[in-house]
Amino acid sequence: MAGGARDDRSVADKLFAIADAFQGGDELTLSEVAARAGLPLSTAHRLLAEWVEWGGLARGDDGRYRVGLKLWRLGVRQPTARRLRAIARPYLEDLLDATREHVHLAVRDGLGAIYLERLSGADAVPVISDVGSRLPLHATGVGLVLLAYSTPDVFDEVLAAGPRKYLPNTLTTEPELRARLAGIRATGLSTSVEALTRGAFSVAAPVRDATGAVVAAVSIIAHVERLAEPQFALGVRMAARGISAALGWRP
Amino acid sequence: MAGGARDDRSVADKLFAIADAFQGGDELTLSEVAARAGLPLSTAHRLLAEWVEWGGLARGDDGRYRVGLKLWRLGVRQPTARRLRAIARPYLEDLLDATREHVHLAVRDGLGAIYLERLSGADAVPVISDVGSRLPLHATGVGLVLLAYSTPDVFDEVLAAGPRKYLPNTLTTEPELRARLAGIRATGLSTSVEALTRGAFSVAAPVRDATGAVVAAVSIIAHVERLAEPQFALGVRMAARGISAALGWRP
DNA sequence: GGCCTGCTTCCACTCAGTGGAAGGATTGGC
DNA sequence: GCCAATCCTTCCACTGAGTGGAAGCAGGCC
Repeated sequence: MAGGARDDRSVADKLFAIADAFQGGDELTLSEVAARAGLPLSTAHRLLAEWVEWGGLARGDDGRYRVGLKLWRLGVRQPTARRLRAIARPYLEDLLDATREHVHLAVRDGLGAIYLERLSGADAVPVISDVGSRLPLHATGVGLVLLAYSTPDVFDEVLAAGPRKYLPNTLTTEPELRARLAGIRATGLSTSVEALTRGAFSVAAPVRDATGAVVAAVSIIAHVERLAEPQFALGVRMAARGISAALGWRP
Repeated sequence: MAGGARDDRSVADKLFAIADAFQGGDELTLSEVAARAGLPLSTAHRLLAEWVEWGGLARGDDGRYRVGLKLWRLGVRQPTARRLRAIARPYLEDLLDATREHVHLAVRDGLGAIYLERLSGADAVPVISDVGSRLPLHATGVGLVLLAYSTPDVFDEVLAAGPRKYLPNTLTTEPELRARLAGIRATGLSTSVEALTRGAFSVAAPVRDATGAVVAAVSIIAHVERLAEPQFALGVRMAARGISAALGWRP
């Protein structure tokens, strides 16, 4: 239209698009933020100034922007993350001591698994899961557990979204996913080998709340050479049970 | 003006005022958010819907709003908090083991101390500091340490802001603050008795980065009856030194 | 059933927000 | 040291996004 191509997003959507640019945790220049948010430079500049003035973002001496302490302070007030992390911490530390690999706690958020906690041994296999990251349900151990205990419409949405095959072992078809989820429900445990990370396997188990609903999942991710070691399955199961008990679950 | 009293804040400011309403971590009704943000109901309703659509806030079945996982995920990407917390954790846990009281890590943010971490013993004295909370510099152990090593203009701003005397022992005048800060710089340690919390004393020490700049402070807060016990000062000093060394500081 | 409280939706009104362009600042190469 | 390239800052003519009071709806309580 006259005067230029006017973005039809609301001011709020533009502000949130800017925030989304920082989801990866990077420090970004003005141009990088504008590009990631799909905004003209001057619009990005003005809206970034608003974020900085509030404290949600900070701008360094080098001109680059980063997430500010205000967002950190708000984030730590998130009730689900706060409560689950606090309750789970001792169990996850025990599991770390027992395995010296990666230990995770995750919750479902739509079609993704959000990693609330990751504790890692010094020599753990390199993984892409990180605290705060969001990975697809179908391609992660915790995700498959969360999916196994969610409603059928979530399962349908995962299928409708066209699950991506990251590695040859990534499950993507309805029959193989159904079979796997049924197996998880039968055994209370998920074991995946090289579903998302080469050289790694994972074992995951559900965490229940006082009502018995599955509200999170615990997993370890370890070097695939250690697949036969029995303490992983036992440890994950025990940790998940402990956290569930602490949440009020009574089997 | 015609049509009603129109708020002169920008859309961004109104959105951030809504976010500020959740700083305490509460779950709030629409009316509560509107009141805290100083917004008409219909404006608050619309803008809250934008926050919820993005995922920064969530609305429960009971209609109440809370901080959403999106903000938690962004918050954990905050580089300063993330790095300091990760590096400090083992030292703070050692300090907790040694003292069984409250252990804190805080950074300065303007005229406030932001608590990045708090680990607490089961019988620790009740305190108001909490992870994510922001308390005045002059009235906290960590705050006095952070103030002692900041620039003169910060000190002037604290005085100009009219520091509040929470308890009889809270330092508020320039002479007493100057003397205390000089003592901290001389000894590298801050000891406060009942400055903000009845029945409690605190010991705090500075954390330095590779350049020697003070970037955080560690403290314990304990029952005032234990004031004479020597392990508090030693432990805080050692923990702060350890964290500083891990940050690259070389004395 | 009526009243009270809180929430949702509507819409006439208005100025906040827009983004291209110009100019400034910084950096790197020659 | 100069010039070019790149990025950032600021301006402003233009326009439709955002506003909030009021009416209606929903739920709870007496």
